[in-house]
Amino acid sequence: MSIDISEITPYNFKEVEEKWRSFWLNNHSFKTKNDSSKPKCYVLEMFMYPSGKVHIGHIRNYTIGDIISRYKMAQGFDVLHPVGWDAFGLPAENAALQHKSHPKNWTYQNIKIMKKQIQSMGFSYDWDREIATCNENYYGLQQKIFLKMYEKGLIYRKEAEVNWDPVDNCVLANEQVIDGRGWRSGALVEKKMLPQWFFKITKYAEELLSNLNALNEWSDNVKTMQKNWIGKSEGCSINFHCSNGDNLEIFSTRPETLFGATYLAISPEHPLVKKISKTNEKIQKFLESLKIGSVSKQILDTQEKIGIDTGLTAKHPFLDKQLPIYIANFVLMDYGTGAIFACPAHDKRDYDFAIKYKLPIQEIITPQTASNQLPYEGDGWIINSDFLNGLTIQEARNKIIKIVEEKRLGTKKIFFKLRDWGISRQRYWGCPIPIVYCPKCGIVPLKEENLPVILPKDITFENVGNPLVKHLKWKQVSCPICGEDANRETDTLDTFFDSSWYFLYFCSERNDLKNILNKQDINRWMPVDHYIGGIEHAILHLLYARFFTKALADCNIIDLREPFKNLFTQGMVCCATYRKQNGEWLFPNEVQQNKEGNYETISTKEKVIVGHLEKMSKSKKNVVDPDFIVETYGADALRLFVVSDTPPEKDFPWSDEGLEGCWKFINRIWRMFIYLKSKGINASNIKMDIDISSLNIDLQKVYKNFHKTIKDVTESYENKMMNKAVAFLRETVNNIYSVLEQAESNICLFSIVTRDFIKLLAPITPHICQEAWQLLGFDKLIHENDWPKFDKKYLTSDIINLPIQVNGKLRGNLEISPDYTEEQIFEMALNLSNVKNYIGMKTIRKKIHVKGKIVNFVI
RNA sequence: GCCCGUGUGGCGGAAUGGUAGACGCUGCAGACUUAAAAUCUGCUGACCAAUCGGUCGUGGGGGUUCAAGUCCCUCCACGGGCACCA
Repeated sequence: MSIDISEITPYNFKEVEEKWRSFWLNNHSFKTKNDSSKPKCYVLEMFMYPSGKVHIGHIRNYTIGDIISRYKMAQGFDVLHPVGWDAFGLPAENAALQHKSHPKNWTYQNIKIMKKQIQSMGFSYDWDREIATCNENYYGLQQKIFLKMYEKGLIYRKEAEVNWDPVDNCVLANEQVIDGRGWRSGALVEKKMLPQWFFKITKYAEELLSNLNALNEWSDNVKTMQKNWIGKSEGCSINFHCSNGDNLEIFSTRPETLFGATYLAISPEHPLVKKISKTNEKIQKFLESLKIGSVSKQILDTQEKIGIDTGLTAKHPFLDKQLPIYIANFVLMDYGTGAIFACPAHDKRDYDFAIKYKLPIQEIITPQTASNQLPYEGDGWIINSDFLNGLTIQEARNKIIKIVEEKRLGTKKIFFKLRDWGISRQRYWGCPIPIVYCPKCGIVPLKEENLPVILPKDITFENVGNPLVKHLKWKQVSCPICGEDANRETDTLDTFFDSSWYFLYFCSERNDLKNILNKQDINRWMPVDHYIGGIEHAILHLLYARFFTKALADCNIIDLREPFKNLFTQGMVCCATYRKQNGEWLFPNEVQQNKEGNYETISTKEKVIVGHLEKMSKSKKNVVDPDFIVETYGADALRLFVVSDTPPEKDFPWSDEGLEGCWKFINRIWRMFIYLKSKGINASNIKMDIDISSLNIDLQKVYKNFHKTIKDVTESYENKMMNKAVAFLRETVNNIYSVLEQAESNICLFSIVTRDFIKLLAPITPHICQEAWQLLGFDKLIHENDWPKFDKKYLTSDIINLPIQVNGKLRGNLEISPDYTEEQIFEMALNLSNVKNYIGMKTIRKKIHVKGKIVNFVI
């Protein structure tokens, strides 16, 4: 009975996807096995903020993770693939205010909606381990961790600056300050000092930096970003004697330029400035001028260097020379010692400042090449520098540090840009800090039996500020030490705190985590083998999580120091933008192309400007709704599309045609499966491996190519090059189609190829593959089956195509057996008419033969 | 300014130093159809050539090599991060 492939009923993706989605969920098909007889693989995508709707960028992120997870499952790994919600944070409070709802309700409502969207994609999550950080179990445990770290001295309290709204009388988050004004009151925001909690991340600066080298599965750009952020500089401090009798300590990474110093510069916030400004009106005026917001901002933007002479001088440590001391706006108090010596001949900033204030310039480095342009910042030899003369820069640096230390003028020093992490937030919707303030005992950490400190639900956002401050019933407690009346800390923790250890929580079953993290589980699963997320977290989240891991190790809670073995940062999903000439954004369906090929609005025929591809965003009206896509084309088509064509680390250009193409491909393989089934292709017809010599040449070729496909696709998954895996799989489908009419007479061969093809494709489009798997009578679930293996013997061929070049240019091809001798190959190659024509009467100077690769004649 | 990326057809992109453009999108043609859609099959870097074939071609210039998209030097453009960090 013949079946026409074009007559096959279209693939009913809705029915099939719904069937398997429910099956997987109801049967907990992806529940973590925790089978220690197998090697483990922890696949994690950065968890989601429950903002309200899933974005197509999430879909791409999670599809990449899911492909890895399913691929590893099929490879026989024991996979942990959890999912959760980064559920605390400011937007919930904003929404509460706007919609008169409660942050908790808003958050859980959003989680409910987004969970449904995520589940519609058929991701292989272990939903039994799902967690939201606003869950009491989670943040209760977090409070215990806080206390351990406090005990260990890793958390401390000090005064720090906050954004203060003087009208609403409350602290504002940075995102609530718009153009220097409070978002609600519109009042000019002030800086105010408040006591706050800090994390001693700087204690780990050196380790955070040096460990980066060992993270060889992280991309260089992320490592560089972290490196710059940590900002280590090595140098030397030098003490100067000030004319007022004070000692002034400066820091320099280039102490070898000391003999070129012509002035010193100190930060406007330097203690010395405070001291001398009391009696100096000019300096007071100068400092006032720096404080005026708009002016100082302008100076910052233009990088204009301004300063003022203090009238003080300092003695050069090696020369009989007094150097003037300036206050300069480009010297930062929170870096180094807040004071520098300036060498204008060899530093751009020092030079600009010296020119402006007519300060002397002393050259001390002679360039290696003829160039006398100042400032000179390149390599060279030291001159005019007494005992350093004639040395290279590096030699001079070593020597002067040695001498400075010998003469006790200063010491070798290392500074970091990294600052301690402020973790207090004057907010309701966060993890309460488990501390009380007792008038008698002072700062009192709570005891374990007092935990968890639960956020009170009965609060109101009608008043400004943090509602916890006004919730007296919650706030007032008795001191755990003396029993007197005390107050709770009303600040909550930064949400980055919540996300710094969630990957550890996932290692255990939820119900096992009442007490503290389970070391055994963590040792089983950590480090995360594949961590996938956006590049926007390259610095903060990833640095905090690395720090947290080290801190927990030092508290003896866990045994590892680096949490993420392989980090993968995927690109953004972008889409074309359209706007009217007045700048108003337009939806794609408001735009059409006219006869001349120009774009115009459909309604008013106004001219439309087609913009660049930009990250999808609501404001630019270039978003695509994942729900609509799943409805219209199915989850498999969407999954396939977001990893097709573009390498996952690059920005992905959304196009409706591309999506349509993926949908067609899904239908194409469906027709193939149905056609093959009708020809008797199924599990029971797989007898054994086939003797390919009995096949005709076309089938031999298809079979051999298929082994190559297994190799290529496997390597592509291994290297997260899903776009290549898709390309190879498409090629395979084309190959199978070309011999489809021979299926009936080669049932065993086609059964084997179809079986393995389904396995190879399943990580990307699991629903259709699972359905075909069942339809063709294979047992178990597709992800539980062994990954196909290729046979090396099929990768080599009896006949190869050998390109023949003359002077490196292709002039012909030989279709030959690779067993010929070099001499025979040269002879055959020279007999090719085209090659003959090229060489003509010329002498061959050299013959090159790379076995199986190429022949090249040099004439 | 400093650091890190990236430049390949109309487009997204392939290519252990060894046939540049796999695979897909778009476009063109053929088959099927009363017709259209869908589907199946071809072709699709530019220029020249009826054909065989040839010339050019991976941001620009130079170099190494029998052979360069790939390695080295240099310049240009774009994207990202940090930004007065002594």
